[in-house]
Amino acid sequence: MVDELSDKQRRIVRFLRDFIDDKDYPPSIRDIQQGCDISSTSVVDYNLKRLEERGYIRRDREVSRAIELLEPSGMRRRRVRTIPLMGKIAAGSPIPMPPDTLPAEYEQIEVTEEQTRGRPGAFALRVEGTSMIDALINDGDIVILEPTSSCEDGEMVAVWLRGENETTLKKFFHEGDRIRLQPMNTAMDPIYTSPDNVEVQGRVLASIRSSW
Amino acid sequence: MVDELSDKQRRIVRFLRDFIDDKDYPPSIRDIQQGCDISSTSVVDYNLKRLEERGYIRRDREVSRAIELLEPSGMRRRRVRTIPLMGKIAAGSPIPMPPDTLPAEYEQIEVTEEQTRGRPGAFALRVEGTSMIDALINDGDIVILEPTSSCEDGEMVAVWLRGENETTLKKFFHEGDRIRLQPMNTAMDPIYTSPDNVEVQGRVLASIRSSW
DNA sequence: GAGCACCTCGAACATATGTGCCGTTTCCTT
DNA sequence: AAGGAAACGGCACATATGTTCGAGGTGCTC
Repeated sequence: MVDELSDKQRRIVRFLRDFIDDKDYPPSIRDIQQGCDISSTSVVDYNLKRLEERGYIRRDREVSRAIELLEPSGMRRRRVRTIPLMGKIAAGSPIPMPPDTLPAEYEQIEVTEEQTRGRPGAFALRVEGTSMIDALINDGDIVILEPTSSCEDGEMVAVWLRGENETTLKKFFHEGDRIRLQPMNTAMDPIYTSPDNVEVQGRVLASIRSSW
Repeated sequence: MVDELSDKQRRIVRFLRDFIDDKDYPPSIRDIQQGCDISSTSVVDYNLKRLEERGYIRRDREVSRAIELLEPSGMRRRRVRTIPLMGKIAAGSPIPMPPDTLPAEYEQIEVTEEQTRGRPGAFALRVEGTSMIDALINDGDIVILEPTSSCEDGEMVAVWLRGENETTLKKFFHEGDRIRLQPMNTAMDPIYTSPDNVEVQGRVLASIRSSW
């Protein structure tokens, strides 16, 4: 009784998930009523209140369809963020940085807050090539970055090489008065260049496997 | 004019994204009106119609808050599915299979349809150990599987070893009258066992990097 | 059986919310 | 400057939708 849901409540939770997955917006109480074969809206309301008490959902009162599906106890549903997929890296063109970002200009992908680490302005790039294979990032995968123009030694960053006019994903090291850009692929050699030639564009926060 | 959005429309798209990210349900027309400093609901409606014409959103008529955010042209927003994270693999207990799955019993994670490959019943497991490191799957990562009780040689599957009473993630091969379970880690040796001892539980569809 | 917690009904109500109408303004073309 | 399409404003209307409430069940304990 403490943490058991009634059969009806299970059905509601399942219906909520399916409905939201399908339509991208939550159902109204009457949608639930029909979808779960419930006789009265007040019964739906009653059970929604129980579900809210137990932390399965969250509702905004007086607002239609304002049902947010959570998960019980500590296992909170992961918050999803939408960030722009701003192009490819290791391609020959610099990445336009967030200040220039226009909404709806890029494909948007959804990632968990865990992946963006809550950083504002996070964006994504699709990786071309296998230079990061030792970091478990393969050709076609997506990396999530936060915009930055500076970084510490050893951080994995996207840098624009002015001279070569290309953007690349490497580990960054100061080496005397030069910069060493280290691929995470033992089969590849590091790039040595001068600080003038490199412009740090973003720090890698996470990666998403999409190649398979 | 063919594909340019007005400033107001950009603001609306951005507002939609922010609102949905924040609340998990879409805004009403009047929410948009306020959030974007628009003078009249009909102006919002007007611009939503333009956005719908251009494929930025999809609306269900007469239904409140029924705005679904798409992406322009070919770059359709990825559909998100919610699947249960049913435990850890390489842990000592078998995985309860989907028939037993009760809604709201497990943590749910959101993945793209691309990752589930549209397979029904897909579920997720958290990987423990580095036996799949050569497949770019590390300790702590999540794998997405489809339930199955049989598989082809060379497929990556979750198998339950009856004798050992444990579940493990391996590549599967028939080898004469025995089964070879091959870790994707050159430092580890394959397991040879009899067909009686293995029960295939799921085929790996994709993986999610979550360790970092 | 009384008491009580939990659940169900059905209907009415209040308001949240999408839509239509029509005149006005803005902006561009000729 | 004239004309027209595109965009805006304001308002009222219809309905979609959450909420309430009293009455009625059910199942349990004492």
